[in-house]
Amino acid sequence: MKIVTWNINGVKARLDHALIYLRESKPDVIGFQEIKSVDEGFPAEAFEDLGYKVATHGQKGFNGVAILSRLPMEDVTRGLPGGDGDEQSRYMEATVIDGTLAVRFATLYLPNGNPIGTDKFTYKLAWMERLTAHARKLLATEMPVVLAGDYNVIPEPVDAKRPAAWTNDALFQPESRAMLRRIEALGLTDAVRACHPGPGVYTFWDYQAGAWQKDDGIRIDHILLSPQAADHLQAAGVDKHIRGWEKPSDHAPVWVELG
DNA sequence: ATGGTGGTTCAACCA
Repeated sequence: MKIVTWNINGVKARLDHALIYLRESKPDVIGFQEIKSVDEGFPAEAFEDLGYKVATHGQKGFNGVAILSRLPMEDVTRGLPGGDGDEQSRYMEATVIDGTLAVRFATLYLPNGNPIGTDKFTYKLAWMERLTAHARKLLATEMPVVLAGDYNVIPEPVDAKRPAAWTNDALFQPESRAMLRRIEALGLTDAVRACHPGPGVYTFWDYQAGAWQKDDGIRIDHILLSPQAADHLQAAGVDKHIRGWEKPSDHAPVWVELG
């Protein structure tokens, strides 16, 4: 089972890229973040024509996530539990089934949190607290769980070309990093890190200041696997070349193969 | 220290 996560930064602006990518990469399941569309505006038919079932959790203008699957997809749930009054569409789950392998798949768009010292950073940490609690519940089911998305957290200095440049950024704050470590310590495996222990693996390059041309990237899109999912880990990586296309998303797709 | 770019929606917000 090939699973992809991709922050496409606007599904309407990126529809051509998304369709080309799906044709070339042929994932069984893909989770999008930042679709920046309401459910009714999501171009589901274009994806259905490629054989995908489509489930969305949209929002006007900002945020928004979606799951596409060419495998049977069941039990779709929308929203991260514990968010009374949280209007932001950043999380959804579905069970995808490939023969005897049934995976609980989540696509998530963790709050950016900038600037630090504001309610945005507080919201980020609170959201991570909710994710921790929910991940604990998912792990207790002992089924294969895949938590994939834009975490907006740089885990370690090795995950940035210029770590010092991110010192005052919400993506690299000690609190953000500690919270991510706490989530992983529940028993989750960072699939890309497990397959690529060395430096230079990035998933995001800013549009500004020629970041892409300088390979001035950061690794903030992650696929975390429960022990039962990690048992099936075959390979993982970043489809970096998509970031080099014309008018790209600032994020590249990240994939994992479970066998 | 600032501004550099891009998407969505419509002057401003988010990243």
